[in-house]
Amino acid sequence: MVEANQNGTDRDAEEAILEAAHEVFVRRGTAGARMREIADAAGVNQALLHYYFRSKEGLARAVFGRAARRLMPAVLRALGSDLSLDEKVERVIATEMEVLGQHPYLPGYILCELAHHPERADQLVEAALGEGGDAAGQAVVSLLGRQLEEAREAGTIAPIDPRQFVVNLLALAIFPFAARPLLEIMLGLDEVGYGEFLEERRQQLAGFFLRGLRS
Amino acid sequence: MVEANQNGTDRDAEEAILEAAHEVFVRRGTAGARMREIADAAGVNQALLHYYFRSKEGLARAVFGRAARRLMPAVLRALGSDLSLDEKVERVIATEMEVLGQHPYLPGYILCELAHHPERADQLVEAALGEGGDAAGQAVVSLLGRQLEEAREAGTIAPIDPRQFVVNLLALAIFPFAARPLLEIMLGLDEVGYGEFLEERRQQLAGFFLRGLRS
DNA sequence: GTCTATAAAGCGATAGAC
DNA sequence: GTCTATCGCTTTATAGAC
Repeated sequence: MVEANQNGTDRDAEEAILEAAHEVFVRRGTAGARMREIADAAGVNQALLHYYFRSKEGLARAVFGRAARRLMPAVLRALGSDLSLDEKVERVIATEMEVLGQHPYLPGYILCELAHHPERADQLVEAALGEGGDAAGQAVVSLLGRQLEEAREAGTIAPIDPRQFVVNLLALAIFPFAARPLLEIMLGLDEVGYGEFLEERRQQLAGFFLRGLRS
Repeated sequence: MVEANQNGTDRDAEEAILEAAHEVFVRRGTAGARMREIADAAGVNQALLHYYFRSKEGLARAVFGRAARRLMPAVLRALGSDLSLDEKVERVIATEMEVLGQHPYLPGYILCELAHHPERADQLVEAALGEGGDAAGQAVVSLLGRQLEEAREAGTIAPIDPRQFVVNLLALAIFPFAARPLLEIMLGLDEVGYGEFLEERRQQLAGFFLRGLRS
């Protein structure tokens, strides 16, 4: 069953609810979100939310899983690919910047949700394992460990723990999005200025990171 | 008026409420926290929370301001000090790691709170301005800009925007705490293992960052 | 599948005694 | 300052018509 929404596109109610719920959960936080507001945003009745997702918790799980599948696989695939180290760094940063440019509030949402609901951890793992079927976090770490060890033996980089490598890379790419409200204040930037800041960053970040690796 | 709490120490009720509220707000998120749970944790009646802070919003503001004053001034003072670049980097990282080691959940709390309540921004600025009376974010950025320009002219570092410098530094130091739940899963670490990971990081981070600056 | 109407519980907040 | 008791509203969730 479909309905026409305000964009003139047709989509079924379940998907409309998921989109609306995502928007409201991100803006208010899961605990602060109201089923009523979600129903209004989706253009359906409140009872329909329970028909499809049974409870607020069920809806929250569905939205979180959707967000995790949108963020995790792309990064893990880039990290686990068979590119050279330099290419991999550039690829991961480019991928992150592209995904996060389209969904800038995703990291903040996932971090907040995970902080207050540690039980969502399994959904993250699930999202990471799906898609290509390979590439969990630890597999990626051991692959990277071999790559970093080879490069170190070749004398092109300083020794580094692959886990530190991953966290450095994710930190530099994700933090500017997760901490955007804080950083806008500290740097005295408005929305436009911060956009320019991110664009400058996109061009310079790989260089900074690769220099950090050198011996 | 004082009361004996379970530690045998005396403290007045207002401070007991603040501590309990902080603990509950951090664990549940502000919207998810219940006044009842805070009162119980503080060992006082629910009505007393309203006597001292008038409303849940008032209590939330008080707790946020307290957290901001605990996190911001130390970092800004280190960033704005008159140390050399290398010393400054080491100092900021050491300061961050020390403060965050004692309050590991502070970054996550402040980021979540700020994401859902942009109006708290003023309190952050206030917290940053207080203490020594100097050193707001933008003042620090322009000071750093001069330092980085000098170093670049001396040929010791590559050119870099001071704002990128600050965000890189904060990202590398803060992200491992703010994203701890996510990273524990990705790296397959438990609480102890992550503690060791952070200790390793404390020793290596300044080196990585300083290499990234080099030309 | 989608709606209206309403139940049942929980919430922040206040009144008033001590 | 601190308590007990309770108000009034909001919230999630369900029942039942269509």
